[in-house]
Amino acid sequence: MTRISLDEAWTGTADCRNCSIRKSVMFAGLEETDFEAVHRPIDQLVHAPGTEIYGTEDPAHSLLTIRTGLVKLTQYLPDGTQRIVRLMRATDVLGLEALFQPTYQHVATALQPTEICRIPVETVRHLSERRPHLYHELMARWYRALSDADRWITQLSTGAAKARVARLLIWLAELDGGDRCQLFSREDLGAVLGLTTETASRVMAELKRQGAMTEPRQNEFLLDVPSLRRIAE
Amino acid sequence: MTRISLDEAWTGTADCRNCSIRKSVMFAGLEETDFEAVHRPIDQLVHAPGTEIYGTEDPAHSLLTIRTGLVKLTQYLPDGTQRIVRLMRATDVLGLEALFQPTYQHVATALQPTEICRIPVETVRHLSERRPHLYHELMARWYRALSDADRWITQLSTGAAKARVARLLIWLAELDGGDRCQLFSREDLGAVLGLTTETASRVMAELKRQGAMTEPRQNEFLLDVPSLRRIAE
DNA sequence: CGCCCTGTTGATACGATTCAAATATCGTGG
DNA sequence: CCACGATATTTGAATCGTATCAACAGGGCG
Repeated sequence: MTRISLDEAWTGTADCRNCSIRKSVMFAGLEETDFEAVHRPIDQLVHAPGTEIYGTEDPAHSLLTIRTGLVKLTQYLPDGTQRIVRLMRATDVLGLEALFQPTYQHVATALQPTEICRIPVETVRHLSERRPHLYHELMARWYRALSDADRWITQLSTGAAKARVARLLIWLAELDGGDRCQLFSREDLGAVLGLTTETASRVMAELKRQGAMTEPRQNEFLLDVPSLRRIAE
Repeated sequence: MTRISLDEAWTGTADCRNCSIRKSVMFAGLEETDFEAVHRPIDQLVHAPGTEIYGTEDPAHSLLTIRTGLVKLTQYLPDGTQRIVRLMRATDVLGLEALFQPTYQHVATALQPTEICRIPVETVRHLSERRPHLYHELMARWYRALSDADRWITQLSTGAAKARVARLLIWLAELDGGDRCQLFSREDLGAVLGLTTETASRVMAELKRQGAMTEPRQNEFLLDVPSLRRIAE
């Protein structure tokens, strides 16, 4: 906490009208005049990797749209083991549960430098009265989250460790639209797949040895997708 | 296919105005006059245990509300292993994805005798134009489904087999509001928890031996919740 | 330069899967 | 109502995979 940049930095009030990713975010389809109904400001924030964006005790006053970056959602078991239940990226919406309950359900932590817009729940409610279409946008987010959760269960929580890692790599590469992806710590890798850090590490080493992927640069993985698909079963 | 009851039986057209569970289902909050906007009939169906309600190839024309019974949603991996990703019961809505895509995402199968109402997507769309509040109801269903999915990941797909079984038993008992629950086949038990049939069977036997639960009647389990909580970690 | 954190690797123990066989249960037809 | 066959469940023994505990290597940061 001594040096330069804050862990969480406020970077201004969003100008939604001119948002660069507006077409893909929740407010797509709103008219110019609708923004007049937004009275409380929509803040823009930047979170450094490792920073907590919100925790399970925090009052859920806002929905958060990710502009850039990568965020993990973590849930804890009574005994302290943690499990990452979702990874979220640009245009995803964090904290949808704010529409239904007073606190968040996960711990949200930035894994990469992450820019977000913070939208007060009341603003969303207010806007959606004027524009029922916004409900459709919101539901689309729920839908996406649920599809991801299902995939998480079938693909990332089922079968042998090696197969799970392979499926995760393929998934991440898909999202980046190709055959390369970045990764996070081995600990997080384990927490995503329900494995120990050591097993995650061993499997990664083994996949490299098999030639199913290479790491041309530090934390930049080039996948041999067909091989990985075979391993993924 | 020789004797009495059909596997899937049409039991009439629903009279939503006088629905016995109307307060808890999706159409809560609609006015008498709203039902005039319902032109296509809302069918009522009964499914026998083991019957498929819909499959992944079926055109997703309808949302389905469960009136009574128990339904499993299954997803398959390329190699044929199946994983049950959700269990759904009275007042839950099946096939919400029909609002967004042309086919269903799961195979839905009745585990107990199950009564459902089949509501055409277009009816839902039509009604929600008149009553934006219906969107809120729908979102509440998405929310519930997503919370369940998260719990599925952290509690039923993480940790030792014994702990998972214990957590599932506690969950089922919670839903029935007490310390007793019914179960399904050992195979399905395994598919819920990501275990083999044999392991599921062994764990159940072991839990009985430990006295963490008893089976006073065939497929009726009486839980020692504190013991199970200890085992669940 | 040395410390701390992350990742890697090794040895061992434990737990789950696998394959196989025996037993119990259910539905069906005699 | 009972007997039969099909299906589900239980149990056993051997194998395989993952967790655990421990030690060590490398990189980044003070």
